[in-house]
Amino acid sequence: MLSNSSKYALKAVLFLALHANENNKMMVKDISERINVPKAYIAKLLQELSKRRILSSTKGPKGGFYINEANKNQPIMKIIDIIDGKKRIESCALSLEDCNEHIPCPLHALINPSRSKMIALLESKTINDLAMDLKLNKAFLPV
Amino acid sequence: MLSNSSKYALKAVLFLALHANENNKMMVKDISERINVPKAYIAKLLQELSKRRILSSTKGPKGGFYINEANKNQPIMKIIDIIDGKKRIESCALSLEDCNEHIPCPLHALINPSRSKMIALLESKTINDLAMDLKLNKAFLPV
DNA sequence: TCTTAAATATGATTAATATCATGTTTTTAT
DNA sequence: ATAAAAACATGATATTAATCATATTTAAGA
Ligand code: FES
Ligand code: FES
Repeated sequence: MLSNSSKYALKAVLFLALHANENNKMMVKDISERINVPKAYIAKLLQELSKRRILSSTKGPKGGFYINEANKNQPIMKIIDIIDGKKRIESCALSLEDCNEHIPCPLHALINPSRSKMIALLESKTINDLAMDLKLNKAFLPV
Repeated sequence: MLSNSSKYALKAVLFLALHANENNKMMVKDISERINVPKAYIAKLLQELSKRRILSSTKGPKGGFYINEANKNQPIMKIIDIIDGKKRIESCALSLEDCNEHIPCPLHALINPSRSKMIALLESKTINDLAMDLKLNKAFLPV
């Protein structure tokens, strides 16, 4: 469903939501070690996410990545969209040009209701929502 | 969600369910043209599906692919499993080793109910079920 | 039995993702 | 001012998935 890049991005963002903030920035090296994603790989993703305002960063000594309140209130879907594009999730399961009730492919009736529900949740739940689940031990990040 | 190969396989199987049978076999060339998938590519997939008894085939002149009643009563999921492996659909969205309620990743609560529903449908609906939808113009195959 | 038409088996190539590497810019602290 | 520490920008390499090619086997029909 999600690319590796999206999974890594999500892990990094949620990790930062829990463990970093404006006065406690984290360097790529530490993030990489804690979420177990190759340094150079996650670095590239973090830069993209920073540019797109999913998270914040500052350069130079004492610099690093963090996530502020504004960042936290963004929907999970936005991260997926930036990295994979919404199409990856929303497009027709059999690659019909466009997916709708009017000219549905044979899988549409089977998957669309579930998929719509899933998309609605990814669009309504925010980074903060999921970070809370982690904090309350209702969910756990992959090592 | 599905690989290109799975999509092509599904298209081919459903196409055969509608347009071929034991006395009216279809050659790779015609299938390829009608479902708009490269000949050499769909040939390889058809061979695999034939070996795994999703469809039937005979060699030589007057030979070709077709699909009989036994073939038709198999669940859609079996095709996906043969081509992609169930893991592609069932595994954790964030790549946790195993996906369950006990140690869920942060996305589990958002996606698992929908995904379970979808999987149940893919496992209960048969090739014949979807072929019927096509026959009744309730669904349409991508060109 | 011989020729021909089909699937089958196997492998090669190409394209897309994932991963890695490195020089440039910015900021802090001396 | 200068040196060092960090992100940033850009591009290179490696791995996997998608696509293509071809020699072999089987069955029909002359
Ligand atoms: S038309 Fe194929 S999934 Fe909607
Ligand atoms: S644990 Fe991640 S989707 Fe179930």
